[in-house]
Amino acid sequence: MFRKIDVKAKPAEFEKPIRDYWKQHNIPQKSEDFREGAPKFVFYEGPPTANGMPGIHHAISRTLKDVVCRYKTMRGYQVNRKAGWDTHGLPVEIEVQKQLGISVKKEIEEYGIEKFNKKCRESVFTYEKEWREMTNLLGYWLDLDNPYITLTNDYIETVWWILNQYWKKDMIYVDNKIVPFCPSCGTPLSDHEVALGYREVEDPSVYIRFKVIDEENTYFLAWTTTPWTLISNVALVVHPDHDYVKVKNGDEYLILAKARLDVLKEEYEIVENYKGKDLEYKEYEQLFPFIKPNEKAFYVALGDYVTLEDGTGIVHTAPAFGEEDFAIGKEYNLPFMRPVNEEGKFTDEITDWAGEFVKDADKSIIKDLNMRGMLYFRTQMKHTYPFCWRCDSPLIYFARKSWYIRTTSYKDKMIENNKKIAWYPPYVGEGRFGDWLENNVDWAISRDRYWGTPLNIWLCEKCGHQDSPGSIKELQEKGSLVDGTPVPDDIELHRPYVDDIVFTCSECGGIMRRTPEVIDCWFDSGSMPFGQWHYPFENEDIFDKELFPADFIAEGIDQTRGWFYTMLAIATFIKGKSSYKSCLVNELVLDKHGKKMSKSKGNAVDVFKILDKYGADATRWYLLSVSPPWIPTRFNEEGVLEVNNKFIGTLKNVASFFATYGNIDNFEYDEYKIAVEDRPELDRWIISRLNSVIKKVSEFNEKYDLTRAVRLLQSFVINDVSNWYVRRIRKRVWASGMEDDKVAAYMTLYEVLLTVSKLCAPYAPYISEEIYRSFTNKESVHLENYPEHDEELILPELEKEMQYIIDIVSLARAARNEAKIKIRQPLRTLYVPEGLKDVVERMKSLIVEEINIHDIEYVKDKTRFMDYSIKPDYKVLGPKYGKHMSHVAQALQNMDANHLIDILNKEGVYHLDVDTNEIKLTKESLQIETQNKEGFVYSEEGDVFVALDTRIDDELLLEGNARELVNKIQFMRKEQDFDIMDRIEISFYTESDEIKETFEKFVDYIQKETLAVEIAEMENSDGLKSWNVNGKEVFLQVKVISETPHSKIS
RNA sequence: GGGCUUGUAGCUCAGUUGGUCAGAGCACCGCUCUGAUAAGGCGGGGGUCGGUGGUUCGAGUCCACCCAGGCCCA
Repeated sequence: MFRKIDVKAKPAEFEKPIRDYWKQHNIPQKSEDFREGAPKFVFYEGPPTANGMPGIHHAISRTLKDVVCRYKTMRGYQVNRKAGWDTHGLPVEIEVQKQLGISVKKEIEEYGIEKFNKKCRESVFTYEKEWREMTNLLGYWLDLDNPYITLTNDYIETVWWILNQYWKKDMIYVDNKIVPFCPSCGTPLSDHEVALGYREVEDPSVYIRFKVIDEENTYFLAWTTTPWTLISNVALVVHPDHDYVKVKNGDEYLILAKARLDVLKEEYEIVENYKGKDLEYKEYEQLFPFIKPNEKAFYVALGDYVTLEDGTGIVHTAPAFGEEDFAIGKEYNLPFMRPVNEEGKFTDEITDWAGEFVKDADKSIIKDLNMRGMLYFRTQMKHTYPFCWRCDSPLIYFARKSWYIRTTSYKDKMIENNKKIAWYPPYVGEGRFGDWLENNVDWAISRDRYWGTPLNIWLCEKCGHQDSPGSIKELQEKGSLVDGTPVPDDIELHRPYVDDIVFTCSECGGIMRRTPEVIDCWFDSGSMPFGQWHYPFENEDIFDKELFPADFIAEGIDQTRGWFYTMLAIATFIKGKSSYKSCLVNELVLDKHGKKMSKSKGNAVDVFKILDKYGADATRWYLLSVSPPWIPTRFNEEGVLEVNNKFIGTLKNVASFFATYGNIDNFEYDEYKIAVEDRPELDRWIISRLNSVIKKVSEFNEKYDLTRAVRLLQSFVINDVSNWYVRRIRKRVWASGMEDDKVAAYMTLYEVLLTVSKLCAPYAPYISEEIYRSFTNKESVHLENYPEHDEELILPELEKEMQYIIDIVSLARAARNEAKIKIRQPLRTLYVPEGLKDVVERMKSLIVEEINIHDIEYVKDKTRFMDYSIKPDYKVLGPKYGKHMSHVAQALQNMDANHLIDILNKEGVYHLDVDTNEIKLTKESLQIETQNKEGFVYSEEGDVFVALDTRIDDELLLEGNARELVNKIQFMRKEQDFDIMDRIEISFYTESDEIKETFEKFVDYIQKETLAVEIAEMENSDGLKSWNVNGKEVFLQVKVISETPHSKIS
């Protein structure tokens, strides 16, 4: 017995019992265990943060990961799937701050770091339930019960070990870093936060004179929108290759870019031309002499970043307040002046504005410059400027101390390793990621925050000596708690606990304390290959053999500079190679208008709703098939519905069809044996198609081209299996008894469906499992091997021939349609080409049934039905005759096509004169097409054509009536919800002699088709239902007379 | 502003190395089949292949520029 597949169940109801079964029988674990000892396929899960809700965009990469892991498992590898959680970082802190209603760092410290971090720890898993649920519903098998978690001591210990490796090799240093800073919150913002707060505002746009030294009455004209930074000016920057000029403007001389002369207010006269590089090191007078620098300053430097879009082509530079400025400052060794405190106020050195918020000082600084005659011109200008998303104050860019890793020192090695990674699609690795690596800068790894892996570097208060523990043991050996007690084994490796540990300086005996920063959480996730196994403290022996590197990872493209980079950077340093061999990249999921989904826009798709409404199989299949994952997917809910109706629904129904009839006949696959070559051609055809599909799907899978794989499978199931094979075997299945013909159909369909269940298992794990388990007594399709194709069963010739049959049927239906004769009306003869006689004779029954005709005849000369028309084959003639082609086409159009074809058939070649060229025409150089001759219903495609005899004689008419009656009776059976096997009694009444005659002549046929045991003519229409049968009125009634569930009428 | 990427029917997508009425599915309209099907079949309407220029006998396809969406970076 085959378990019936419930085709009516809602997707969510359909999938739940399967999920329960997996859980009960521990199938996910078994799918790892049953490959014990097999070669490993190493997969790494990129850790999500569980403090936000999972969305549909998470579903895409989870689907990809799951599909590949399932596929590789079925291919014979052991695939371990350890889950992971990213738990540190600013987003967590921000969530907690929101909860607590505080926004400033000072408030966190007042609240208490211990309490604050405790809150963070709790909030990290706020949405873990939802993540588990989504993962579970989606069918993503992941070991969520043994995940790696970046906040555990083991994990942190590994991160410390890695950082310590860098430190020991002198790869870590301290420098300034320009960060976007909110002076009101007193905190730097992450790039992500900055992006939240861009707004268009008006700012002053000022043109300033800088007095050139040693040149009378001459000034550089520079431009800025942040006047307050002028106080810290140390240099002017020009583009080395742009043209600059000195002009006489009124009674003074100004230097600026030639392309920006239109900013000048008055008439001017060019007195000298320069290239930017000619100006290098030219000195000017300090604008605000508050601070005396100890390095050489106040001269012109060169920078490629200077543009001629706005300003004067001369950029004022203050290294503490801009990233480009900072870089130039380093390059030229310019003094570093930062007379601004962490509240964004000028320090005491700046006597005139001490204590004033820098942005507020803009006005009076401009005024001061104006009074001193240094202001050339001021105006207001609209531009986008970042604001704090929390408190709405304008951000300032600002130098702060930061710890760096010298990644640039092994940049070449990273580039080399990247070339060995197989990227899908390749352009991400070559282009986007490759370019990014080329422009690698040292990694700023410290964050002035609270909730994160504490930076494991201790500094001596007295002599500045550094030390770094690389393990808990080392921490215990080197340090002790402030009160002198030893560091406990279970010390929590977070702030504030580690802050309480002090070392004694080995150099001067002073007290060493931990530097207060925490580590960038990207360093955490990038350490994941090591951290998840607590390497090297555990698993060291098997690490390089079994756990590293990953064969495969898959995440969103936004990880290019994130996880993809940190995974490469850390592993290259620690192991000398990348931590992943291949990487499948997915783009984001957009709404159906191609816009980014966001909560605030309200266009975000609720993944739970989708899973509930359509099920995981349809959702996964949709995401895979709609477009290749690496181009942005426009999520269209109707598309998911379509997958459900068409693909999933069809597959379920085919399986249900098989189970229904297989059970009626008590079919058991193992009880029969008919070799494929002994089965009817239709069966051999579908098996050939199946093997062709296995071959192609495997090829696609190996290339991670999952989109093509599912599209091919979908088309196979819908077109080949359902619309052709099953449709054509129904008569065989309805037959009584268990003749070989029927058994072969059952065997074939069984084999096809079982194989399809395995082929689809990685993509649609639920329906595949259901079919597999309905068909076998085995435990799970996910413990199977992926099907391998059998080259001997692929019969290209048969596939081509079947295509002829399919084309004939399609054309004949079109012909019927054109003749306006419906299919229920039988016709006498269909004409097909002589050349196909062999094929058609072999598969005649397929056509006869489908088209409802009595006979097929073969004709040699199709010109009986059609005319030829000809066109040049451009691909052949084009290269030869080039620009004469349009004239060739014209000449051909004017010829008698039938005549030309005649000559070509006889002589093989025809000479044509065009533009004094002699054109040699052969059949190969022409595209020959055909058109209907009047009076025939005729259609053609490729080598195939059909013609239909549309005459209906009396016998055909009655036969048509009979089919019509059967149709009505079947409809009534269905309407009254009779069982398929119910036998019935038919009552009819009609005044039409033609219908009466039909009943008489076709009584057997009608009885057989409708399982009627009796047909009775009534004296009137009382209680009967009226029907129109080919224009005649008939009254009908059907009743069940007995129920015979498991046998058919004979 | 820079890099990458996408733009083909109302919607979602195919369109191989340039080769001639530009395709599929959905949706819409007409007809039709059906005791597995929420399906299927036949036909119809619907496209200046984002725009402009160029190369070529010939461009959705190659080149340049521009416009729009997306991602990343400034």
